[in-house]
Amino acid sequence: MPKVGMEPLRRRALIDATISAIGDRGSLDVTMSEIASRAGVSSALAHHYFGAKDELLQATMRHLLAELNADTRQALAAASTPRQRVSAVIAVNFSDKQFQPETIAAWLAFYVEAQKSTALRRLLRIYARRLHSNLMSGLSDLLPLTEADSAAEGIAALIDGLYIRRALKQGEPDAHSAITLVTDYLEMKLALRPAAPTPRSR
Amino acid sequence: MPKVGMEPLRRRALIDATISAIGDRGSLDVTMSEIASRAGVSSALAHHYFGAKDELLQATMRHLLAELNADTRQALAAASTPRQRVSAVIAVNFSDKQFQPETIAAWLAFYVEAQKSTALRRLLRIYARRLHSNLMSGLSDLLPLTEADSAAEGIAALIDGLYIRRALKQGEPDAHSAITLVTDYLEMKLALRPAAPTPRSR
DNA sequence: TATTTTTTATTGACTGATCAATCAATAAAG
DNA sequence: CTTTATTGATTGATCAGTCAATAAAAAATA
Repeated sequence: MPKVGMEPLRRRALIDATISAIGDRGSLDVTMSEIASRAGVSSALAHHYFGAKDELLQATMRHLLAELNADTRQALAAASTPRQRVSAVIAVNFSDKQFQPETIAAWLAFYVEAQKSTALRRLLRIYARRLHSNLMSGLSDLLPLTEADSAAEGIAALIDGLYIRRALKQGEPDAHSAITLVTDYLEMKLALRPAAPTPRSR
Repeated sequence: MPKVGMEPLRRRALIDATISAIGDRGSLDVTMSEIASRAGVSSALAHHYFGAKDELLQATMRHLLAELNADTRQALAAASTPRQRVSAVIAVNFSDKQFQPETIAAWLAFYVEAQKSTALRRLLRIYARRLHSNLMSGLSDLLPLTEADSAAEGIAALIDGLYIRRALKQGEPDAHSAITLVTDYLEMKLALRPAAPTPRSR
């Protein structure tokens, strides 16, 4: 039973502190000292574990991405029909855990930073691809490929748009109306073509 | 015939330089010197005319907002049916003038900065309100109020979402497919209820 | 018109603050 | 006695904002 060292604990604490700092400030303009002090350590220690600020930021985003991914997988596992799969993916993005001012602010800030940083841009592209493919995992059984693809595109745009719009408002996020709006879009897409997808696969 | 002073010329040049600098860097992390040198003047002069960096940033955003507004009014004036009004509003947001990497990056950056700055947040709220009301100017003649409202909400979210997603891609913006996606949404909304709006007004 | 005076335009040099990053020193495990 | 954990102090760079000085235009005065 090896006692773990401090490293993983500190890394995690620093990442959490980064999210909360970004959430408060609303931007990536947070100092290493601010982050470190939230994590209860010195800024020198933050540098010790992450080397440079960039890397801490990247690690934080990777963490966000990983959590979203884990939540999504879990939700997908619980869905039994294609239609449920689509709803599950949508629901995860507006779940209490994800659709929080802090997290939303962090995502938004990363979007902007991605313009400068190739590493962050790469990560965001991964997110976009994953979201698309997760949506397709249900949609491709409900619509012909081309239409499934455009539906996925629309849903993804709606999600991102609702995130950014949310960032402007104050008070608690209204996940319910967001889900309604996206689901409404989905249902219209499905209603227009109640027919089966391309030639029966399987 | 009074010769104009330098002030309006310089202000305009500095605002243009700000947009282009933000577009290049992809964020509001641009120095006054960078902006000033793009405008061909010293940073001291930029401070002379704008006082502080904040004010230059606000002025720049006000400029962007004003241009979008002017374009929208013009487009609305040329539309003769409610349906055309809605399309016009959508089209403006993806016009060559608006849907440009530089401008898109600037909007995105302002969204983030708005988390910190009350003044910028106020301006973005104005933008959101205007967009909604411009959309409603056509929609309210095509759908019952509640549905018109939710359609406007959806269209606005789609536009913002497509902007943010666009920022991730490289190369020329694909305005055409963006317009198609939004129009498709609009048409579905209209198709579902081809009936007239609430009691005939007028 | 020629001249002085005032206002406008413009800058280089400077200041003070902020911060990321480094490092040498110390303590505590293993 | 070697590796891991941790920090205070420091360095060097970057910037926003200021200021005093200069030049050029405009206005006022002679």
